[in-house]
Amino acid sequence: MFDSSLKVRIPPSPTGPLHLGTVRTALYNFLLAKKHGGTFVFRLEDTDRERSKSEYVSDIINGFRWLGITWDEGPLRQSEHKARHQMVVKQLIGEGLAYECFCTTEELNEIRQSQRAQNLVEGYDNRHRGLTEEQKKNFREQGRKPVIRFRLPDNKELFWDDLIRGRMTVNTSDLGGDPVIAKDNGDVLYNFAVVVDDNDAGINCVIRGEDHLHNTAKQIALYEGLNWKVPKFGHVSLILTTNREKLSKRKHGDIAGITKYINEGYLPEAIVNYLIGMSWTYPGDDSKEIFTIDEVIPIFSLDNVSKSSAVYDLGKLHWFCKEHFKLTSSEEVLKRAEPFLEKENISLNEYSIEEKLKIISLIKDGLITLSEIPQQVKVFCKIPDLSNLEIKEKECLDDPNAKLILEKLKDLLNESDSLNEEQQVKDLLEKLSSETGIKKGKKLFWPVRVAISGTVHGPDLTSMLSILGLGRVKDRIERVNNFLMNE
RNA sequence: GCCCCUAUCGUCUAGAGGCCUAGGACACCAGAUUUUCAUUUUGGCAACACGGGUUCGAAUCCCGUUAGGGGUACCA
Repeated sequence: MFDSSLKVRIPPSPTGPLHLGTVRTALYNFLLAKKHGGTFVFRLEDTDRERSKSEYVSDIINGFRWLGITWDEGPLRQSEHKARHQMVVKQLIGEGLAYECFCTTEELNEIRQSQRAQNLVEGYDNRHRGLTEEQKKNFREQGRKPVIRFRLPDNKELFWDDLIRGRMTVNTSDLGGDPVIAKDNGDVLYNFAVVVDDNDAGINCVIRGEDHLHNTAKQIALYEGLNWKVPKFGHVSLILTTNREKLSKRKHGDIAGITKYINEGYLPEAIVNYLIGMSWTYPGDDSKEIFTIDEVIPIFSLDNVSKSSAVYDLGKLHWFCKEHFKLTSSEEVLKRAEPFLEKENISLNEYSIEEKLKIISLIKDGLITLSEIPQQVKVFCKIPDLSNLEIKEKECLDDPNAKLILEKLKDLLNESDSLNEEQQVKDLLEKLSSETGIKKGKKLFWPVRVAISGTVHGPDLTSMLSILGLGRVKDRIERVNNFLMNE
């Protein structure tokens, strides 16, 4: 179906931050291009001068970069093709395929209202299609400035074989009248600009969201009018929220944009995995769920992209996050955690690199985001604040046995000369159990845990103590004993 | 209103007429492991929207209904 002449594109408009839906569409385009050795073009759809902002441009570029989505051409800017757009508009007018329309907003509204009242398709009634020079002159004298409309063929079935949904048909009469291609100030509009730009860039395959289904019909009419080769089209379903609406920044806030995920330290691999797998299924009987983008490239196909919309499930994304943390080496996690540790003012620099990696491997497997790491490794470099414990932890230390356990532990520590080996820690805890007469279990270990870390939750106690080492453990136990004595 | 798209567990999906007493994953529930949380592990709950056809046979094909979504701009 495709070969290396395949040329696809992603054209986000910088009127908002990078959206998850755009990312998924970009991913499918990227995958398709890579699979067939084709070309992936990145273009900024910045024709709307008022809404386009440079901060969004960098947000989009940074987002793609973070996700590992790269392009072969671009970024192209639609706004830079202005002269070309004007040329094509002129050509269309010259050929009688486009014309000036002088309708005011009020007139347009009236048309729509009456159409609606008659249960007709709402839109423009093409009333200025055949304006005489005289009429145009009159409108101009009234101070009206015309928009340019594209003359749609009357009552024509437009069709295409959608790469994802099969044969599609839309009648031109359901398109809401001749579409405006240039505003009264001369700026061209999306449906027109996109056709010119895609054509000029040699785009031969357009994969985009299903919210473009009607635009595709209009664009095909334009391609045909201009006598240009119509690209192949494929329409991906939309991403919905739990209440089954199109996921949008406006309504659903941060979760729709990529920034939140960057800032919170999500692994881009997990986001990519989730988004690809959201409406594409790994072929074969193994029903593989966890994969990398590189693994997907050779086997990607639009054939197993789902036609129905999918609900965005943060819980499932989190599962992907955990799985990808398991796949990521401790070295890599440590490297990526650096900025997050710095931000929380947590430093593990008192530890050797081996010890640091051991710390990471201890906490790595349950992780969802990098931003959870500071909290989890805090125990290794910060002495717990005993005067500010949670209720459960406080009760734990107030237990009469706690005093006994911690006193005994202090004695045993004084007799030890090292805790660096896990076996030494095990022996120590064994002794603590036999000498206090308290069985190994919560009763015995929770007070120790709270004394060391200030919380009953955390990494494996044996590993934790061996990494902390004799000096730190001794110091902390002593502090607790003093604290309990003064209470 | 009109046009278009979609329809399998709560969610993401497998399923292209008999392999389906419908498979997997997330979530949830219960058990085991672990000194805690997490991890790991065993098991459980749970779906073909409805109604008509076609067929020996339908989750799968056709029609209708219903439901959900999208579009309907001098936004993209």
